[in-house]
Formats: sequence, C-alpha cells, structure tokens
Amino acid sequence: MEYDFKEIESKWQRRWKENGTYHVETDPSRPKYYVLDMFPYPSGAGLHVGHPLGYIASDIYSRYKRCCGFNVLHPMGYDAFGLPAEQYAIQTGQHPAVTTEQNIARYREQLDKIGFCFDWDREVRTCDPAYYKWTQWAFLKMFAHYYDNRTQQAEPIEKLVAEFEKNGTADIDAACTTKLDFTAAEWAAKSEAEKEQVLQNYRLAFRADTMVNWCPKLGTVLANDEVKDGLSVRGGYPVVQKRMKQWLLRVTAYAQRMLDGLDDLEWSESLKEIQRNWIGRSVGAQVFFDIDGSDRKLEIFTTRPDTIFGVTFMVIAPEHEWVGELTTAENEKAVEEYIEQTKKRSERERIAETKRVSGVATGSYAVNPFTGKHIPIYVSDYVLAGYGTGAIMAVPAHDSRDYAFARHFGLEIIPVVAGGDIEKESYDAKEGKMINSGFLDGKDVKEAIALMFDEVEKRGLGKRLVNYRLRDAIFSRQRYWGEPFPIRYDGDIARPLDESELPLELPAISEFKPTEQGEPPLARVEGWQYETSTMPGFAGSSAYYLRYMDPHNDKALVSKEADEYWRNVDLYVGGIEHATGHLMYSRFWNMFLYDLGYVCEAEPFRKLVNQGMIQGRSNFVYRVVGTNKFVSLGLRKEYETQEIHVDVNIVKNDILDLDAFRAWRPEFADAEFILEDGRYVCGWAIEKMSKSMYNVVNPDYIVEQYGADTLRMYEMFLGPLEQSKPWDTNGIDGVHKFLRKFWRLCFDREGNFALNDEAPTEKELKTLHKTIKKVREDIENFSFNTSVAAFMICLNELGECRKRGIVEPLTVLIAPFAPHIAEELWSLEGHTTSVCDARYPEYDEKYLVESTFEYPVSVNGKMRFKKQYPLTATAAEISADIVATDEAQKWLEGAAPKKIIVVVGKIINIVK
RNA sequence: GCGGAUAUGGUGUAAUUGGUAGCCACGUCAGACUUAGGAUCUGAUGCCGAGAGGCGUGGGGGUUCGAGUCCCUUUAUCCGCACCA
Repeated sequence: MEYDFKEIESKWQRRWKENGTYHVETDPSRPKYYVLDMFPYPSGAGLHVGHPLGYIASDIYSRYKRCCGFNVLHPMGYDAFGLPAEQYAIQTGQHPAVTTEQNIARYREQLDKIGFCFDWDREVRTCDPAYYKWTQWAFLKMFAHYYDNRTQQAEPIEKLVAEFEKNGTADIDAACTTKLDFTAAEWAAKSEAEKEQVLQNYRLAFRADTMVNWCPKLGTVLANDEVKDGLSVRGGYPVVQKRMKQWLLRVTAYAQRMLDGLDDLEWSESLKEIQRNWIGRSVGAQVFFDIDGSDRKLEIFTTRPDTIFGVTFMVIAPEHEWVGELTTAENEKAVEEYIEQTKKRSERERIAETKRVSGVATGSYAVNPFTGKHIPIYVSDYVLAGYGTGAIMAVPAHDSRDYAFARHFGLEIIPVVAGGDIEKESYDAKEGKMINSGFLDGKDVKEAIALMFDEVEKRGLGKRLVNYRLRDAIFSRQRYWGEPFPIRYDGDIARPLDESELPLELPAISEFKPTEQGEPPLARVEGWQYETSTMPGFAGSSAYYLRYMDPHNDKALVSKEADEYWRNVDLYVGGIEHATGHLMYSRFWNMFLYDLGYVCEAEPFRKLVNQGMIQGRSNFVYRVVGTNKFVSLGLRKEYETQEIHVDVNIVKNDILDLDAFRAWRPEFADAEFILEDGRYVCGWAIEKMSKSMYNVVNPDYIVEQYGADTLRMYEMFLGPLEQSKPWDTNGIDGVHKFLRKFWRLCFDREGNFALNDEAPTEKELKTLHKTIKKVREDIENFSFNTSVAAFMICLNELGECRKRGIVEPLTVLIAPFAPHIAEELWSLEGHTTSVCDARYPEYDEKYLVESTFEYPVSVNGKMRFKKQYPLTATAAEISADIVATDEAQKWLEGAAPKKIIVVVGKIINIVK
C-alpha cells in the first residue's frame, strides 16, 4: 500500500473533528498544562508558510505533554479588530465585519489542513461583543481604581475620595500624572467637574490633555510602541507630536513590579533586556536650583549628583512650562523664534539631526548650590520635555551632549573627575577620583555619588528619586473598527456605564472615513451619546489568554474555578515583535486583575519562546537585454542581462519549469532559453517574503504536494526554532522520503500490513531507546530540528525491521510531529483509541549501556582518545595510561569507578 | 553611541557542554533497476594533494595534555534602544 497522505490526512482531520478528540475540560484529577500561540490578525493575504512555524512547534509540544499525562489547554482565536480591515473598508466600502469574517474563514481552512490539536470550542474573536464585553469591563475597573504606592497595588477610587475628604492630599502617595496639593477643605469646595478633573489625575484609566503621537495620514493617535523612527509601524506614515485630549492607561504605576517580575520568568535574556530598556529605570536625585531674582526653584533630575561642582549652566526643554517666565525682556524675541523653529521640526528631523547643536539663552541665571556661582539657563531641544522634569543641570566636562553645547556657546568646562582630557572630549565614564569638588575631592566616583545623595537631602536641596522611561499608554484611537469605550459624557465629565449595560456594541455604519470636522467615524452615528474614539489593537489581546479558560461564561471574564485550575500560560510561543507592545500591556492588565483578585497569578506567561522569522527565498531569471531570451545562471556573464524575479512556485531546486514559465505571464509566452546541461538554472537571494518578490510560499500548496505531516516535520527540520531563516522548499524531499520510508516499514512487498511479534534484538532495542531518549530531551529543549534528525538516524539504523515491539513505540514517539500518519498506522495495528491517548514511551537505561568506555589516554606521550576499556577496568589500570595532569589526577582521586554508565561509547554518569 | 545575538563544507545544519569537527538532510558525482523518471535502492562527497600527508569552525592572540566550545582582542551581519540627563 502506498503512502496516500491526502487520503490519510483528510480522514483523520475529519475524525478528530467528529469525535471531539481535542476537546478539553477542567479536570482537577490531572495536572494542567497551558500552551498558547499568539493569536493571528486575520489579514486578507492569508497565511504564508512562515506563519505556522510557531503553531507547529507549540502543537508538537501540546501533543507531547498530552501523551505525558497532562490535561493540555491549547486554544486558538483571532485578533480581529484592527487597522488593515478598516483601511480596506475606506477604499472599498466593504464593512470590516464582512471582510474580517471572510478572512477568518480562510485562515481556519488553512489552519485545519495542517492538523493542529486546537480545541476550537474555545475559539475567541476580539470583535465579538460577547468577548469585548470583558475588554470594556476591565476598562471600567481601571477607571474605578487608582494605584496606591504604599500598598503597592490598585485600590478603589472611593478610598482615595475618602482620604481627600479627611486630609486632602497630605497623606497621599499614589501614582498620578502631576503632583497635586490641596486640603480637605479645598477638596470640599471643588465643583463636581473639578473633583472629577482631580480624580482623572489618579485613575488607572484616565483622560488627559497630553502630547501624543498623531499620524495625519492614518487620522489617529498611536502608542509609543506603534511608532518607530518617527514613522507609524503600520503603513510607515510620518508621525507628529500634538497636544490632544486622550484616554490613557497608567501603566507607569506598575513599572517597578513589571521590572521585578521579569526575574522569575522563563523568557529569553534578550527579550527581558528589551523590556528592561523599555521600562528604563534609572536611580538618581531630584535637585532644586535657586533662580537668581526669583522665589522659584528649578527642579532637575540627575543620575550624577557627584558632578554638581562641575555644573556650569542649566538647560530646559522648549516645552518647559517656565520658558516664558525665565526669559528676560531682551531675550524674548530670540527665545520665541527658537521655539517656533523647533515646533516646525518633525520628530523625524529631530531624530535625524541629533548631532546638530542648537539652543538659546533665556537671560536668567540659576545658582549652583555648591559653588555659589551664577550659571546661565538655556533653552534647547536636546532636553526632552517628557523625561524627568524637562530640565537638566549641565556638566559639560562629563556629559558629551553638554560638552558639545558648551563648546558651541563658549561656556565654561570644569573637570570634576580625573581621568579624561577635556580639551578633546568629555569624560563620561563613571570611574576615577573627584577633583575641584570641595568635600568630595579624592573620593571615588561611586562613593561620591552616595555622599552627594546624603548631602543633597541633608541640605534640603532635593532627594533621591527613581525615574522611568516608560510612558503611560495612549488608549484611544480615532477609528471605527475597535471596541467602543463604555463612557458617556455629561458636559465634559466622563461617566462610566454600569456593568449591566455591557457590552456597548459597535454600531453599524457605512462610511468609515473621519467626519469633515476631523472627528472619528463614530461621530457620524446618529444618537451616539458615547465616546467616539475606540480602543487600540492591544486592548483585545491583553487578556485573551484568560478568556480561553472559560470562553462561554457570560457572568465573568473567567470563573474562579477555571482560573484556579488553568492559572496562567505555561508556554507562550510567538514573535519577538510584541516585546514592547502586547507583552507589556498583557502583563500590566494581568497584574491589575490580580490586584483586584480576579486572577490568581500575577504574571500571565511563565515561559515564552520566540520563534524566528521565516524569510523568503527569491528566484531570478536573467533576460538578455532587449530580447525575450533568458540565459541560465552559469552562462549569464557572457551576456548583458537583466535580473527578473520569477515565481518560486514554478522553480524546483533552482531549476526553472520552462513550460510553466511560458504560461506564467503573457509576455513570456514565446520566451527562448539558453540552457546549461539542458536545464535552466535560476539565481536566488534571501529577501522578505512578499507578493512583490514572487517568493511567497503558501502552506496549502505544500500540503497539496507533500502532505501536512511533511510540512510539519520540514518546518521543524529547517533549523533551530528561535533562529530567523529563509524558507527553502529545496530539501523537503528528504523529509517526505523519510515519512514514506516510515510508512513502508509496516508493509511487506505485496503491500499487506505486516508488523510481526518477533522479539527485537538488543541492537534494535538500543536504537529505539536511544531515539526515545534523544527525542524526549529535544522536545523538552525545543530543539525540534535535532529530533527530526534523530528519527531519520533511527530508521537508517533499523533497516527493514518490521517488529511491533519497535515500530509501535516509534509511532507514538513520532505522533506529535506527524500525527496523521501516526494515527493511521496506530489504527492499522488494531488500536481503538487515538494515538494521542497513548502514553509517551519511556526509555530503558539498560539498552543505552555499553560494556566499554573511552577515556583520554596518552599514547607515546601524545593524547589520544581511542583506547577502550572494559567496564570492569579499575582506576589503577586506567591511570597507568593517563598523563599525570592535575585534572586527570583529580578525576581519579577516590573516584575509582564502580560502575560507569556509557551511552554509545560516551561517559554519561559515574556511579561511585 | 549603548545593549543583545550570531559567525562551522556548495546549502540548511549537528557536535553528548572542554574530548576523534562536519551527525541528519539538500545538492553534486558514480552505479543498480527501469521504455522512461521529478520513482526507488547502493556507494562517494570539508579543502589542498596523484599519494604519503597537510590544512580546516570569520581574523589575531591566550589558557589547556586537548578549544567550534573558556578568556582577551578584532571584523562582519542581524536585532533592540537611542539627545533618557
């Protein structure tokens, strides 16, 4: 019987569906394991061969865990709200709900062909009102809570109000936008609108007038992680800074906890590092500088208080609120001009021109609290309004930016740390001895920093302070295709809907552009008395992993029972591109729900694996310039040629299918070829997988040609999971050949199923157990490429072994990788259960043991590694051959091995 | 500029974590069976050399009896952050 993968695969996919094979329920009698993939955004282009990489890996792991006795939750869904569907709607008038529905159907069809073990009964879609009800619910909870720095958690806003009524802000230590100061009496005197204004300063979901990333082309604001190099991540359109009233999430309140939480997560060091950088904690001091002729004190933040003696000027950001106040009459014109000029510069220009020094003096002076010197205050855009206090103390001798500025404006440069040559450049290193610094002279930098902290606090100049680079997340988008905010307005006061009013459904509209007045599309809806912006893409994806635990519950996001059983995600597989977006927001969202007691784990994703990107491998043909003749790769040097992308699907092993090429496009219908060895060889290059490069490989095509099991194994065989690599269909034959060989193992020459019950030999058992051990270890380490290789080696070693005692465990072993073929063989053997109900095979150590082992020995004074000893060899016998090095002696000392366990000639353990 | 990662045959990769570098595949070459093969099977295949032999894990140096693996240095590529005080 031939290996008819089409027949086998459709048969088993149908059965799995009919029998609900992969349906999961909570089962307290069994240990749980939660394997999650980052759910896809269903785009119009469908899946290419790169998308399933992570899904296949997680599917193998899920099936493996299931065979190990775990109750495995492995769900899938769709991140269905988002910009592309809406952009498409604007162009075509097609409602996003319709295109999204179509795209989901297409995705599902593609996914089903690959044979995943998802529990589709738990599917979620973020655009489903029954789902986004809980996104809105979480938002309302955030609106109703603030973050108390003393209890280090979210608390009901009523607690804060009660505090205001009693003591005003006197005893408050809460996360806020700006520090407020008022008494109980002042609070009582405020109007309702004023009180709400104050509370917005503390709520975890709040509305504020802030500088935002505005993308005119997309007509919406964007969060920091949606902007890169001054361009929008989606679409690549310019982004400008603009002051607007927006909803925000106070993620900064959780900065420290999100930072601390990283330590215990099984994430890659590089991903943790990206998040640490994004949070950007820095420890420093807040210091107030007196301003000459004013009662005001200029507040700055510094991480180098040791260098205060070297401060020779101050700089404030152009957006600093005191710019007007600090500017003297004679400097007014120059300052105004400068600010006008910086406003015109886009974010992109500002980034591009970081080397250019610019600035202007305010005419005011501050006083260096340690030297007593009067120092000028400048305005310059190298100081950012958004970080620290938007003002700095400049130490040109020890900060390269201050140095460049001082050089440009001819300002004094005083070295206070010995070690550099300030004639040439600033000395930024945090090491050396202090000079020109009064009581700090002779001290080491580290020591000086500590002493200065104390001194600053003692003199009442300021205090220690921790600053974060992390910004609050802008949460509203001026778009249609997203979750509506459960907020209505009473004048300017935002009123939350009652929970019983949820979900607030997105109304149907037919025109998706912003209004003439530039308002979001929802402003077109007649009678819409709610907020007109919608929530951003990350809203729906922030808690979807919780919803999978209990997807049909209409009383709660997740029931206590389900949450306490499934707890959190044990293994999360997805791309690194979500490092500062989704993975930050999800952690914030989860910690918030944890504070409120709705979930029992503070961290949502315990272990995370980032699969690499699959790049495209493009093929080229070479047209002789001015003709319709195409010359093969090896001969192209002899002609003047033009390189043309050719569809990779009509090229095999870099050999062009000439007829297919002629049929590909009308202009090539009468193409002629200059061949080498009778074939046309194409050139190739690694590029991004995209339609325009004609290098997109569709998984459907691979499944059609080779079957899902081959696709699954080949994707794994391609290389280490976490590494980016190009897709190259060359080579898939090797994996397909292997599966055919595995299939034929069970049939005799006449094609009858022919497993026998003969007892396996020692050698065959050794091969089997070696493979079991290797494959199990590799799966645990996510080293799927080497486990596929192990299967191949196994078959090579076994030859034509048709013994049930060998083939049956191998079938179970291979099932996570190639489930269809495994199921078929399993059923032919007479098993009535599904192969996924079988226990994963254990290996028996005794089959791994050999009777001899090798040890490095000296032969004729030269080190060799050839000599074999019997297992019973004594230390004395071995030592006679060993060069008398310390290491060898140490190994022998008291180590006289009683038993040495050896795997195919290598020592794995010495039992004493 | 700062931080992280990677570098091994013609190609994708492997190496029991300091112990015979190149497993397993692709490709290539030779052979078998075939009317035929994009089927199947067998063998060869790191480089130089006729051979003995020599060289070989981006480059240079070091530790070690022994280095792809550890240390120092350097180069290239990729990724993240970037006027963050």
